[in-house]
Amino acid sequence: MRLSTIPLATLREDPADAEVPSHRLLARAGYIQKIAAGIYVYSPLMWRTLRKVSNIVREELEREGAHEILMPILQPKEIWEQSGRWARYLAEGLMFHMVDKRGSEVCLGPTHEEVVTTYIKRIIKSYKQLPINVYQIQDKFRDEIRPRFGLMRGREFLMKDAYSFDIDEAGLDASYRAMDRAYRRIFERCGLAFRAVEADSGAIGGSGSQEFMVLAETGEDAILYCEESGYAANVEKATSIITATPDGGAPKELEKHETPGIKTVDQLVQFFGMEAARMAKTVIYNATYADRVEPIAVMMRGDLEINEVKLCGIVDALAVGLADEETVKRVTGADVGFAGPIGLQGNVRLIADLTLEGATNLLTGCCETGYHCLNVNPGRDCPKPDYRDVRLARAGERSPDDKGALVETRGIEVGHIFKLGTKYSSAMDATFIAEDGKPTPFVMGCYGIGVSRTAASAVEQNHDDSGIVWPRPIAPFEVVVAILDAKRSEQVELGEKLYTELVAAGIDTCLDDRKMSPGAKFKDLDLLGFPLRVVVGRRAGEWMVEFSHRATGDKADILAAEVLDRVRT
RNA sequence: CGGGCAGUAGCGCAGUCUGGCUAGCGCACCAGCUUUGGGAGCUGGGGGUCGUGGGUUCGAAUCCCACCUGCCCGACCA
Repeated sequence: MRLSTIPLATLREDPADAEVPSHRLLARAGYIQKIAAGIYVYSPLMWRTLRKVSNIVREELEREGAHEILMPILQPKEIWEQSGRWARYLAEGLMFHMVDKRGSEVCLGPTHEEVVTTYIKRIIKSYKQLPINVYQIQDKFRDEIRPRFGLMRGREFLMKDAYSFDIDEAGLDASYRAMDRAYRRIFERCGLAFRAVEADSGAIGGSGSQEFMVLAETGEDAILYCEESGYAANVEKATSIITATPDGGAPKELEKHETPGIKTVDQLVQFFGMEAARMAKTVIYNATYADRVEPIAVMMRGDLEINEVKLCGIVDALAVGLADEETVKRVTGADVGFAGPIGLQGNVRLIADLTLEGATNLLTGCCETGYHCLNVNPGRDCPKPDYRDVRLARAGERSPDDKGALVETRGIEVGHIFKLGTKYSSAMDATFIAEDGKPTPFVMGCYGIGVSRTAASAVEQNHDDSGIVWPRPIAPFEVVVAILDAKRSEQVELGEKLYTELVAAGIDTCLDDRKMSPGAKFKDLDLLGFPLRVVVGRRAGEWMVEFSHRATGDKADILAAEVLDRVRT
């Protein structure tokens, strides 16, 4: 490819709306152009990189026996009603949807469980045809609440999604492990530093899941890991071992104390001179279900934090969030800041963290403005709460296997693998005839990779002050041959010759034959980030060129005849 | 959806507070001459519904109202 022939406009200044390096650099180097919020054109160079990522994905999935298909973007409401997700996705405002000429409702696919389940169930009738794993690489559409960071969170983005169908859980385990292997090879081949972590399965549902995180400062997810044991999890999911809750002693008589204006744990520590670990804060949440919103009271040790993702899973809600002031007043009968397990109105569900199980003589709110209670003993003074793990794990705490301390880092989620089980196959009546002759729902798994996000995260992880430094396997071109002065025939001739030879040798090469000043060309090529650069300049007459590596900046004048060898090593 | 901010040339911005003449600057673009190894110089040139609609006024980029779009901070996900 000749750079002079492609639409390419690099910007000298950073785009005003770009915050993270990948967005800033991809936009400035002309790889992407924004058409609307979260919607981008991929330039020829960007598309080459996306195709390279896609091809690595294809090779590694096919190696594990998956087969590529292409499913429709436009999907009918009916199949989403079968799975029960139409209302949910609409309610969450996640889905682009519209009404066609006939009045039928359709959506732009945010994911493809419904389509693939429909597809497979009509074809696969017998256990003898299983297992099956199909995948596609295609644009997905999600009406994100806040698109941001360029390709990191778009409303239309390129994604690989794979779906496995198995006879039973053991089969699913094998399919899941195959995808785990494939994913590790994929991200390794892309040249990325990543970590696989335990994850919450969220909106997709299912039993187990793992996320693949590219490590980057700007990552939107926090992850905790243990160097000693290899434990790694998204903070949403992470558990830890912490110091035991201090013993409260034998239950004492309940006391009510006037605490005017005292609302926070810190203030209570001051006021009562009692350590925060012996307090239980009670937080009122609203849990949203398909048909209702229900308040929930959650008790947590005063020095610890509530993990809302865990809470959402425990109460099996679509979403949970802090209750508004009005709800708090209604549920507790008191101002915000005085909620407690005692005196909750109506039948509010009470959940307490495991760290509070067996704790005695706690300090809590007592649902009365201006008062707190001492020596609260759950089960005696209030209904016995449902003890569950709702605690947010934190760096510095012990890994759940007790082999070391947890360390926090940030990551970009580029892949996610799920064991779905029979959630969709049961709901959509997708069955096969098992060996015993009975109709049996498929045991499914689903496996996603954000292809465009992977490319962006590669930039996030590989750049310097001058621009992008593409990992070689996914660079738009491995080598650029740059003609410095297009007016000098010996430079043009040598550049053309080298370009032709490299291409003929199967090296992924482009020719920078653009007419621009040498300084501008150097800056531009640094910004574009091709791994290897061959400059045909003033020594072209002696068949000498400059060979350099973008990543290290190492440069050497070499004979033109040596270029091919250098590129191959 | 809540809170904050912003829309002026392809990009980055000034001008708006305090209304006034032909709406400016840098980059990019076009032409010519010079230059030619780290974003080159000079000269000339093209490009604008000042987000949209309404209002106030002799006069609106500037003041008022509504709407649209985008950005940033919070609940989602590949």
